[in-house]
Amino acid sequence: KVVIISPCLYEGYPVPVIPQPEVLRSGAYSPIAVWTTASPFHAPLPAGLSPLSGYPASLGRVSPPPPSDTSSKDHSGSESPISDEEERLQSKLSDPHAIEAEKFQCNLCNKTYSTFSGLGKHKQLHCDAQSRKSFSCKYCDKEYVSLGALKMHIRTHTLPCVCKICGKAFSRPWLLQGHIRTHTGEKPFSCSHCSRAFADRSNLRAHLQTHSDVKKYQCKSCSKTFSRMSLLHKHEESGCCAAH
DNA sequence: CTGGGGAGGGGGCCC
DNA sequence: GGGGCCCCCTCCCCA
Repeated sequence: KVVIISPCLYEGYPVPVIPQPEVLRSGAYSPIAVWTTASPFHAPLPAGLSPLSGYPASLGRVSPPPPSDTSSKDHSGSESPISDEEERLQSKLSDPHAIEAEKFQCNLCNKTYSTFSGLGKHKQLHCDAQSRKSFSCKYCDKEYVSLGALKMHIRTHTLPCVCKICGKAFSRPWLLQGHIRTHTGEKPFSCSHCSRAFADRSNLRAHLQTHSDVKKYQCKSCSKTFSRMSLLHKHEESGCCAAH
């Protein structure tokens, strides 16, 4: 029996711990200064909240570098056969018609978008940020060009979505929803090949790989293939590639 | 050591 | 501009 509990029923949801509107009023402050302790506009943290201590190590961690000189997201460039999903991704990236349909191009990185707003958001979040970062997180050293992007990032520190069952906190409502399924046992994502079901779509996707004859991730040294990149990494770290 | 499930995070896109 | 959703990814744990 599955009981679906809306996260909105939780008292502590969501309670964003972000500066008050007057602190964020545009034009009245230096964006960087807002997030520095030296700022006269600095919003004091709630009692008991100490962002610089007591956080899990994962919160402040810097994303680890890619395991190799190839980007972690650019693992499709192998000679291995391409799955349906991968093919869809490939076509998305390389279909000349798709590119042709995207008329708005970033003048900084040449990435193209089908809508002007899409290009605008890209520039706001990324390319402009490379040259004109303004909003610094006071909890870590990350910088963002827009207040919206910074606010989204701050949630990973403040963790405003709290599970009332166990008290665990999350940065976004949908993460809390997924967590609540671990309490309710709800598993809405079913495998079409077997009877298994999963609470998380990503885990179903990983499971589907186990049904596939074609493993997406191949060891460059021994050509052995794996269903997950993490398994390939473990394989490489265990010594297969030690010779090179 | 390997394979797979569970849980969770970050960023992008769409509405 | 913000929320919801999606995709990709990582880490941990266990058989």
